[in-house]
Amino acid sequence: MSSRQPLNGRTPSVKDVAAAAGVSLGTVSNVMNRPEMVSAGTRERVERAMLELGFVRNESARQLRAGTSRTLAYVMLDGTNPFFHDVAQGIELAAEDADLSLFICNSNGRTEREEVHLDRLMQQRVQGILITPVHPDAAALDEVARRGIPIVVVDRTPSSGAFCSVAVDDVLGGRLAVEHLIERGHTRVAFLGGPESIGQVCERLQGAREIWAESGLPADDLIHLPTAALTVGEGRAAGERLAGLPARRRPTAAFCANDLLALGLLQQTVGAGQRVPEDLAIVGYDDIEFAAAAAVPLTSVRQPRQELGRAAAQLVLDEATNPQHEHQQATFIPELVARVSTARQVG
Amino acid sequence: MSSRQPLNGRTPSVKDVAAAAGVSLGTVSNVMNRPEMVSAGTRERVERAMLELGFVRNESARQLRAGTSRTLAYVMLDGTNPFFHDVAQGIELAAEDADLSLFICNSNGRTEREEVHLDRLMQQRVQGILITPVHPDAAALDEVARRGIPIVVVDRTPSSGAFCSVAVDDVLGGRLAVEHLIERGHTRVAFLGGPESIGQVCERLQGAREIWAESGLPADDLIHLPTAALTVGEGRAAGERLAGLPARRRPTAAFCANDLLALGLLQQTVGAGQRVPEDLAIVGYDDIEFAAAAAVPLTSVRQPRQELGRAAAQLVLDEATNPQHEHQQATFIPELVARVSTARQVG
DNA sequence: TCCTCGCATTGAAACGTTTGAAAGGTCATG
DNA sequence: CATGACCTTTCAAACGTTTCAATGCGAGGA
Repeated sequence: MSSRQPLNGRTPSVKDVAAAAGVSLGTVSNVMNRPEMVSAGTRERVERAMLELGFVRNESARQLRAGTSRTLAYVMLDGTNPFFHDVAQGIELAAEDADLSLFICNSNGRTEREEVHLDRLMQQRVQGILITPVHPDAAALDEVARRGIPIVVVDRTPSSGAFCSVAVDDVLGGRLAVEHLIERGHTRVAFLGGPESIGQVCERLQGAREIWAESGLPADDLIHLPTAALTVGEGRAAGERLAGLPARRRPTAAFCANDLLALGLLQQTVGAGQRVPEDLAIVGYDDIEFAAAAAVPLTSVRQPRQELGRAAAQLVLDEATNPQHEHQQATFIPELVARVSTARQVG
Repeated sequence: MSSRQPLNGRTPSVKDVAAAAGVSLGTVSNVMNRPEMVSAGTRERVERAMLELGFVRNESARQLRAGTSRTLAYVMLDGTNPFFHDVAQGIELAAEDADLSLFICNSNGRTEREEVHLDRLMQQRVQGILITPVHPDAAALDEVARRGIPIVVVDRTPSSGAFCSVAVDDVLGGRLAVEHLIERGHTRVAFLGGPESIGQVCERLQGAREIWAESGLPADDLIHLPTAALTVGEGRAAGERLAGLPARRRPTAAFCANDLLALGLLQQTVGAGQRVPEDLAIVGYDDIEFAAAAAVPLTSVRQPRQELGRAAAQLVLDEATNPQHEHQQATFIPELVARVSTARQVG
């Protein structure tokens, strides 16, 4: 299909293409970067030469000279949580529109990996960094910003205004979830979530408490069951503690700080022979794909995950290209998706 | 903490560090790359200068000159399937050991995105590419190999031996699943899976048929229910078809080509008021985290996902560094994990 | 004192691109 | 015929590193 010359092992460069097409090296570059200033005939000749030699532009050289990279990066917090992949998907779409590559890294909740990744990304001179950090106020983030690299914090709200962030209103999310349960007639509700070092957990709990108080229900009847992490296993463990409560203190509904907890709780509850929602109604948070697909489809608070990613990407691009960019904290509105796990009791 | 000079906006280069430390530019490079040939005093002086200026090595320049990059890439097939993230995790660990960065891309099952990604990665001159391709025999893969870039196909087996691959023995997996069901006394079993263009699906079915025949059961009693994709939704749909079969033809167990299908089937079955495993036993494939966490914990065929990723990374590194590398097709052994969804009936 | 050896440092040439100034060439105009 | 305007193409200087041959230097041996 192509008569490729070996060039004694080297991969072909613009110089080789130029020689093959009988033009200067600058013209080859023009064909790639400013084709409108090259005559049709020359352009075609050069393009054919590229094809025949199997030329692939050396991005390092391009970037070194041009001073600008064509990649964005997302440092995600937890690769095992589907939530972050939907966010990544949104970022990817925005990146695709802007004709940029997306470099996905995973810190796995370890500050140390996060720092390694940030360092590498700075070395790569990426156009911008999106990150869901282990700690929203980590010094490493300021370091990146200080170097002038656009950075946007995703799904967390840093206390300083040193960079942009996008997040979802978690207090509102908590209100929506518990309002829904109150409306369904529940008057004893458990909140599952922890550790409290995670801002989201606190805010969702805060929202829950607000609406609870506003509805005139006694504070003691909203029970906080702390968990050590937001995982399926912790959800199961919390379910056991719940089942162990004396009947008069046992809640009729649970609001979980995320869907993984909710799925664990659901599993434990059904496994113990209780029915959902008759014996225990459950609300999750995030509305991951598996929430709808659970054996009892899960009511959950949906966050606009893709939109979150997309907005973050747009902010980072604005910071990269717009000289009068101003940092902003974007907030999205969550939405309750009611399913069987909180279905209204008939009769 | 550091008295950083602005250098009128430029980010500092080795040259600046050299000036600040009062040494030549070559010495600075030596401090970074061959510290043993720099005297302790000089080294310390240079390191202090780096810190003070906030020097960050320009990776493009390094790579251009050195001709070697420090990154591996994984092009994953489907970001919504947790299976691939576990594979990615394994790759990441191996990359970490080799002190390389991992660049994760997602083709989302689209050939066109896959090609864009491969092209970009070749431009970046990554050290090697790991990929779970949309089609294991895509021309784009040969193109990469022809350019001399190490490439390893993950979880698929290409028919040509033009590159390495790692996969799991899917025929064996199919045998294990169905053997388990036969042992549990089932004599009418459904196989859910499709489309047949996916090699895995065919091989798992083949394994199922082999053991079925070897056990002397009539071929007609192993029923193939084709699905259009390996998703939760398709699993639900197949469940409805299953429920619609006349009682005498209805199987007592189902073997699903992956866990997403199995979860969908489980959901549909339980939702329709049937019990698992009493009315229908279910075996999935992949043993993703959500399998164990389902309302009825799912029996599944576990693939050594992390190990798969790790092995693939090692192969690609071998090809990149070992001159007498030979392509090989590594095969891993799957393992059945029995859970409640196929529990033995009491009495 | 002169030579040699070994070590630490320097200098300059690459790596493959982009870019803007300069140089050809063609053509219409004065 | 000379001039200038325009369009296309060439030229050469960057970009920030790494690398390796060359240099300088102090010590040890003759």
